Amino acid sequence: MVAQETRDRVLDAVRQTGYRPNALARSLRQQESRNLGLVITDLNPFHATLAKGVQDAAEQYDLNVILFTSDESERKERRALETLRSHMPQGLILIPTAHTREHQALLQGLPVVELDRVSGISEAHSVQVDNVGSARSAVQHLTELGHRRIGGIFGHQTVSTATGRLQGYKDALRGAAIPFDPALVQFGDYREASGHEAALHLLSLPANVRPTALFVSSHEMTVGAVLAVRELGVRIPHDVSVVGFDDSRLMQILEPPMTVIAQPTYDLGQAACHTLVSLVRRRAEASVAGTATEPGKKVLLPAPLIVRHSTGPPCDVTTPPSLELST
Amino acid sequence: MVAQETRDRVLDAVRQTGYRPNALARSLRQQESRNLGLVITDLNPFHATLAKGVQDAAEQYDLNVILFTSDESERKERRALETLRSHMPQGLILIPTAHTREHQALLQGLPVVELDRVSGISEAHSVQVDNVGSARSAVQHLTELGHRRIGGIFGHQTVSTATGRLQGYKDALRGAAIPFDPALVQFGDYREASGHEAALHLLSLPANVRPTALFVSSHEMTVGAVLAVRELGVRIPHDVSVVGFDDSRLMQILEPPMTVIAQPTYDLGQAACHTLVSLVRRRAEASVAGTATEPGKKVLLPAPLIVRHSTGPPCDVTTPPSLELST
DNA sequence: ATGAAAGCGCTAACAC
DNA sequence: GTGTTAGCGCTTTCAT
Repeated sequence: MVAQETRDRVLDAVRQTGYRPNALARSLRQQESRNLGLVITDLNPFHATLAKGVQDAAEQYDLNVILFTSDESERKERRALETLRSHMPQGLILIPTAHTREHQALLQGLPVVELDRVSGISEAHSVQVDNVGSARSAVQHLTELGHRRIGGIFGHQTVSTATGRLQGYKDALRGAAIPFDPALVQFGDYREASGHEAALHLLSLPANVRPTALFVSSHEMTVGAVLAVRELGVRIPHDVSVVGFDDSRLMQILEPPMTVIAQPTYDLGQAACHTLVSLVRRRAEASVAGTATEPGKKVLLPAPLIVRHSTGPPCDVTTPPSLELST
Repeated sequence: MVAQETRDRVLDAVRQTGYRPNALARSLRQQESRNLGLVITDLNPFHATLAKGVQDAAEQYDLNVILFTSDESERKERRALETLRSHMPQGLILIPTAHTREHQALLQGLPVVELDRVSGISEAHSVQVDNVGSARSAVQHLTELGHRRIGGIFGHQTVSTATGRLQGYKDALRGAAIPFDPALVQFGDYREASGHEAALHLLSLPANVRPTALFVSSHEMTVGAVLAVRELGVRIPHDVSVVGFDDSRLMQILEPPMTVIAQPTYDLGQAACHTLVSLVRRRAEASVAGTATEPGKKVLLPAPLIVRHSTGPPCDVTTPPSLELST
């Protein structure tokens, strides 16, 4: 609602002086920025894909992403949250760590969506993969092939993804009437070396208790496990079947191509952003209408099983692995 | 310089009110934030590693990184630069695109370090890999094995890394007195599909001109090329030697393990950050001393050749590949 | 050693 | 329609 002439005069001045609006001053005045905070635990291919999902979605809402990495460290997470707060973001997307609950105060009043994992703060909104269900379907795939001694390699049980995947493993065993055997379960730190070590241990058990199949619940541990299998001269899937976690070019190219649980990583990031935005919006409305805060919304994305050639019937039940499903 | 009593009184108040300094207001007042802008062209494992290097270094200087992705798009790059400017960063680390030169005005007066590539703005500071030298050593490795028909798969020559690597390829040929043959050179977009296609083309040439070795100048194109080789039923290194680009778990695990040029990706990111900070500091001093602006500083990091098992003597020269170097 | 005031660049509210 | 003003939270300067 400005006269054409004034409009042109202003636009001219803008061009001549090279005027650029200052986002900081704007945010300060409005008490709210066009930023959104994203705190991830590391910057590896998985997290990069998550971040890309978040960024691409954020762009649609004209939001900038301020990225921090906590490296699972309490100090770094605290610093990240403090810094973020002081930048007045609209909200926060956070991969929680073991320390997040101590930092709850830093999140007070800020819309937060927990991504990939869950901190245990019950009101928190979250977007994650169906860890229980996906692990269950992985292990069920193995029981259906006839495996009864199935080794499981999981993350430390301080992280919700790790407890969920262990739960799914147990569920599947129960479903197949196979007793849970703690000797077949190993815990690592989601990194390659620990998967390597765990697989080495499991495959070195005496022949009568040695697992005929392995479910490895993280991408990097899967790589480690496959390398361990190779070192031992054991053949996949003839001597041992392996279901890995997280799909990638590497999993597809391995010899043999791996059967995996494929996380919808990019979608996870996008969903987190969409969830956050709708949360922010509902909040804005609620503050007008004066509605009470609703409980945390939990989004669960399925992670399908992709059957390739690293799984087959156990070799003591014989039937050579001739009729496998192809990709 | 405050009385102890006042100090305590203030600190108490801080605790009770839950006071948090506002970075925005501070930046506005000081006309400078503790932020640094990082604009990358994509968010894949390579760029994630770059970003991690930048972040880790930035942390030492107590700087936050604001990350943007340009996706090589002129619109997105412009938006990223505009947004960044309005956040008053101390400086900018930028992977330039074909459009960066058009956006030079947006960079006016801001310390900028170009990362990985170079835009051609001569005064710009830059941190990159020694593309010419590394490609030269890759191809020289092949000529020394006895190859004379060496296929080259490069990126489009609009990007400095691509021109540099082609240059190195030519240099190495000249050094071995092998004439440059345009028919042996293919150009892709650094992505897997284009590497696949290029390799398919080169390996389908008539036997008398078909290359006995391939130098593939990007990581993803290398994957594509290896897949193409497999599809054709050609054996590496017996029928064709391949030197790939960028090391990774995938390159190490491929059958056979790949000979590659290993970019010091993380270091590249770190170096960019260090360069930027020293640039900012020298600038601050110069503004006091009134010194003239110095020319752009170019940092060149070496990318060593790692010889594994994907390269050997050409098979028409015979001598079976028995005496290879191991990792 | 402490308090007071001005102003960074912006927007919301109000008067003209 | 257009011009003016106050104030977001901080730092710097100046006065006490």
